[in-house]
Amino acid sequence: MSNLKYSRQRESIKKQLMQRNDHPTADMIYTDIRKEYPNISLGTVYRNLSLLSELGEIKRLATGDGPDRFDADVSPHNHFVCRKCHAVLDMEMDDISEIKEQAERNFEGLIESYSVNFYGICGNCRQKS
Amino acid sequence: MSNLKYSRQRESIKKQLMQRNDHPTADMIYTDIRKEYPNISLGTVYRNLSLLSELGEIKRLATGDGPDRFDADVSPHNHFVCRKCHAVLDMEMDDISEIKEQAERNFEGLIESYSVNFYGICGNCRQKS
DNA sequence: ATAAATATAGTAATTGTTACTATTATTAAA
DNA sequence: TTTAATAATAGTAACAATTACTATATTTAT
Repeated sequence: MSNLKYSRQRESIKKQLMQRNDHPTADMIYTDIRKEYPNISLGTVYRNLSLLSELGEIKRLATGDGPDRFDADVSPHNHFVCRKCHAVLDMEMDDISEIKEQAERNFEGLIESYSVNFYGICGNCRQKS
Repeated sequence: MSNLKYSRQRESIKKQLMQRNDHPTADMIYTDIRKEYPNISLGTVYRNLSLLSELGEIKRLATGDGPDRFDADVSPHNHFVCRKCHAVLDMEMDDISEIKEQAERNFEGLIESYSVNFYGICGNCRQKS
């Protein structure tokens, strides 16, 4: 029994997140979604983003560079954060999940997940300089 | 020419950080350092932690679980974050720096650094439950 | 339709952090 | 060893990201 009720705001938040690949912040989503729902509250955006990520329908990304980002792609992949334009990009690379097994070898705790972030200057910013 | 002047507060912050291995937050350092410098300001702690990490003398850790942590061990290693007690632990594992080369292969930007965090339940919390 | 429960908008509060400012400490040079 | 220049400090205010509160509105099972 999931005491969860439908809301068009939540649906719209998830839909928008699925349509973009720039890993937006809560505020970016808020700004954009106001075109469809001019009265939506920023709190509603935050609440639903938290809810959706607890449900596993989206991923929350802590980049260490500004506010949290969100990603509708929940398949395992890694990110790059540009310290110049603060863009968050998907990294194209092979599976590295063996680092988890590596880590588990000498560890008495339970590893549930891991995150890998790369930092530097993105291709765009690199050209401009 | 480094327009940088000595300060006993900064020295004490670094010294304390070197003595502990719990990757404290700015506030944890502030609380503890007030025993030696009762008038030190939280802003001074934040300012010096930022300065020291810009100088590369310490590392700032963004765990995605509460406030930033700091680490006097600047050698390459990875961390575990317990979602129960919020402890941040050093992971004992072999060098995984080849994930950086992996990432560079299909990437036109410049990768300067990366961070790997593992999440779950630490050994202590695991026992208790 | 009704009732129970969840979600919302709007706002206030909280947390982590940075900015400001007048005073103090450090440092290099006279 | 004073002086003068500059950086650092304490204390406080401001800020940004996020969460909590509350009265109203929506959803949903009956």
